Amino acid sequence: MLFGKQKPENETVVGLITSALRRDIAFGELPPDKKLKIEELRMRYGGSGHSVREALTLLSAEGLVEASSQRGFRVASATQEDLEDIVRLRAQIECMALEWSLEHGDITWEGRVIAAHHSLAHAQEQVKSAPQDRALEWDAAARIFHVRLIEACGSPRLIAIQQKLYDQSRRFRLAALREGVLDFAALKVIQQSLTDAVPKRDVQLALQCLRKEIEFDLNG
Amino acid sequence: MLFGKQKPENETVVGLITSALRRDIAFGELPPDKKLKIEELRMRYGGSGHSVREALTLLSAEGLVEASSQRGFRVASATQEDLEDIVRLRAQIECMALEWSLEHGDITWEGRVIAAHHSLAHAQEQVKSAPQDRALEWDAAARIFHVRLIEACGSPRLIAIQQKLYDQSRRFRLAALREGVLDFAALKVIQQSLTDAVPKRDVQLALQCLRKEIEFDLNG
DNA sequence: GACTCCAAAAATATTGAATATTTTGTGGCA
DNA sequence: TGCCACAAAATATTCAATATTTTTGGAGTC
Repeated sequence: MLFGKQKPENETVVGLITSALRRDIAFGELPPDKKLKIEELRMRYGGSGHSVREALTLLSAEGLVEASSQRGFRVASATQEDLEDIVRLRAQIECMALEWSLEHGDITWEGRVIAAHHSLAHAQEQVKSAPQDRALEWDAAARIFHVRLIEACGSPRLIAIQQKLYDQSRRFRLAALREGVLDFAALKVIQQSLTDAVPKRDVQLALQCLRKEIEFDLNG
Repeated sequence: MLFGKQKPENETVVGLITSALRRDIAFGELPPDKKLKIEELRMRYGGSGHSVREALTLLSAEGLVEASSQRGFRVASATQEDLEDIVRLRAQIECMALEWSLEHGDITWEGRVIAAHHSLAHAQEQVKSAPQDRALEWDAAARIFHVRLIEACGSPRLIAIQQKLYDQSRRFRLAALREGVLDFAALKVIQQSLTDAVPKRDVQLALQCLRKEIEFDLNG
């Protein structure tokens, strides 16, 4: 169980296109509500029409793309309302998962959380000075940190749900990064407290910190 | 907002195949772990290889089908472990949604819940005597009842999550029906209490009943 | 008898071109 | 302006063919 088989999406053409699309949507290169025409995407990512179409189908199930019958696909819209919905849900669901993780996680899990936090702290230091260049690493590190926090919850379906919600929230966070409205100092403090609470198994503190950290996406 | 546009899946070929597959998986005609070969499915449901494939992709995102890279698709397995995971998650998530519904739902929502319960009670009376013939109606009524309960929660994403989890749980409930191990009398009482609690806005009672009702799937 | 290695067979993944259907855009006409 | 018909664009679907990958069934070896 140490090396859980996480299927690498990069093996198949459809998987490659899906990953590329997910990234480009998250980083705003494909802005919200943009029409996604199969032909254009073929030019951009390669692959056949069918492969592109299947990737879009997949992403629409993840909520990153909206599919309207007979009228093709478009990038999911990203209104303030969407953001609030996502943040509210993430707060609830991720806290639930963290609570279960704190119940079931063993000592090696604590280690993985601390390691992930270490990487995240490092990446966050760097992204402060060079937002454009380091965004990718920071985003990846943050993602892994959140995955680690909940990966011991024991529910594969809960992990999958968190993953999807997280992917929906990335866009907003990365947009905030571009606009330079992120309070890195405060973020750092919260993440540190959160990580410290894990080995102490301080459920109350951990949940409170995680909720705050997630609600950082609401700007301010 | 009265008539929320729920896209009818039956418009497109892919949608038709998806619906048919979902139904056949739920009702056990395609048993857990069964290999799903494109060719066979084409013979059974019609449509081209691509349409079938896309339907399978969609269902794998819903958790009803498992896709392994380069090795095709199979019906998702349905172990006791799976059942427990699904029930546990549904209890948490559906209760959360119901709580929010009780906060935001207006008088017309209460009406829709009561109406759905009325239909469900009727279908449940009938399915008791003719499990095989009335399973479809009963299943549909139960589904609508649960949708109604949470539809006022105000979070489209939460509704989508519940839907997917519910679809994953249907298989187990319908299997229990076939085996005749369902305690309809107890179920009826709980559903009645649950419905009664809605207009009273008795959150505690409602959540407690809903949790019990969901945990009925654990057999016993 | 159990095992490894290899080629044939089966299944899956991917693509291209062609057709059908639907939506969208445009101009005439009342 | 509002409406209808028709053309153009986009999408949905299918068929047929090729490329990859996995599985299968021995042949030979220890």
